[in-house]
Amino acid sequence: MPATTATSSPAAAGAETPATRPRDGARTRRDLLGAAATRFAADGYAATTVREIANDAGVNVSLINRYFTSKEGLFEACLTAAVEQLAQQGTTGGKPEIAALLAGRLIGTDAAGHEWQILPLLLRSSGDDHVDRVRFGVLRTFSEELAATVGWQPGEPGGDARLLRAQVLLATAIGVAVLRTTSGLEPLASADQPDLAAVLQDLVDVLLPNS
Amino acid sequence: MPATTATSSPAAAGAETPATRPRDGARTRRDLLGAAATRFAADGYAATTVREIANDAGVNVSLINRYFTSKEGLFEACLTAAVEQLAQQGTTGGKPEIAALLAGRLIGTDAAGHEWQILPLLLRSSGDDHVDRVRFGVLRTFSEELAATVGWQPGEPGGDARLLRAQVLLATAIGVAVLRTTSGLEPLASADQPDLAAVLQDLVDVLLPNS
DNA sequence: ATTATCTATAGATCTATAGATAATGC
DNA sequence: ATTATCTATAGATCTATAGATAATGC
Repeated sequence: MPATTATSSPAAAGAETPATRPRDGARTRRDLLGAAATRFAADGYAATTVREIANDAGVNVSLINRYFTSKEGLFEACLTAAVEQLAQQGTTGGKPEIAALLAGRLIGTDAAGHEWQILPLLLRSSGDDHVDRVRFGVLRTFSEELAATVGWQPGEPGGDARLLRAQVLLATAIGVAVLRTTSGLEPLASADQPDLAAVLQDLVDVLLPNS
Repeated sequence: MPATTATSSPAAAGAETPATRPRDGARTRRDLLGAAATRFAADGYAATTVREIANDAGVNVSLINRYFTSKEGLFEACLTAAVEQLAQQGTTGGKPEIAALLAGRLIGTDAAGHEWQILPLLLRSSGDDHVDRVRFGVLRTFSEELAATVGWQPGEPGGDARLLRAQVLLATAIGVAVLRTTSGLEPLASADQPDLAAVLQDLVDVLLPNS
């Protein structure tokens, strides 16, 4: 039932057979990445078929293998693309903004209109060892950055307790993101950014205590 | 890679062909339920095959259809069995015990030695409408029971904010449970019951405020 | 000439079922 | 006689690839 709408493509209107899509490799790659991230985040790796992704993107299935080698390659590309986007747009900022920032990413589209699927993606395992190592690395980095905003440092004595709390905060954000998109549980599913930010602010105060 | 060990069966030792399993319908049903709950909780619905479940349980595949009609029927049986177990063993108790209780269930095996897989199961969608409605009902009931421990009542004016917080607490528990089992993120993955309970206690104080 | 797109299909699953086999209970 | 277990297989996917077609760029 999820959006059959293509990420942006010409949409193969109503008439004639669409024949062949305009030749644009870069755009095809982008469209596939966008459609794949949305599907993988919403339905998980195993439940998503490459044919669904290709249809969403308005692209022939075989192009997935051309541009990403395999389904696993496409999943890994989704992860790394999300990480790059994360790095570019300022990872966490400072502690004061974390709650609002996480809340924005839970919405799926943040204040600047960018799509965020990294949180639910981080919960999705592909079953492939290499890909899951990449996923693990992102989780670790992300949680360490959260802890670092309140002065945590690697190897710091007694630092595990602080890192644990940062990881629980990350787990909360991920859990909320997935429940919102896969369960329709109200009022959680429809809560807006300010409502979520208010709750998350209290959690940040408890889970990222100032040293 | 998950446990190839059968939930409890005779284990088809080393010698001869195991021939036929001793005739015991009730036990076969139990073994299948146990193996299925573990697999579904760990890997998700789509990534789990009925053959894996049958192997884990030490049972012939076709018996899944005999006792549960279909893979979806088995998944639904896992959900309802987990709910019954929840109802029997005291759902939430009072607010003071909630943190310790949730922490116990995150461990997988609680103080009494019972296996708990309800939390990760609640995140897993089967894609079937009927089954997902059951799952949704469990999520709603569970979050309402959490909110009720601090006096929330259905329809109460302004009660949505309280229910929202209870649902965020549930999302946290689910997120932690899944991250622990699917990512190996440390120190979260190896944290013991007291460590988790300490963090959850602070969250309960914030997310379930006394009226 | 290069290369993006598409067609057709091989090969590998995976679920569900029809029906055979054999153990239990009356 | 009943019914739990097992064998064999049909039918439906799903991923990946070989190779044809056709648009772009020099």
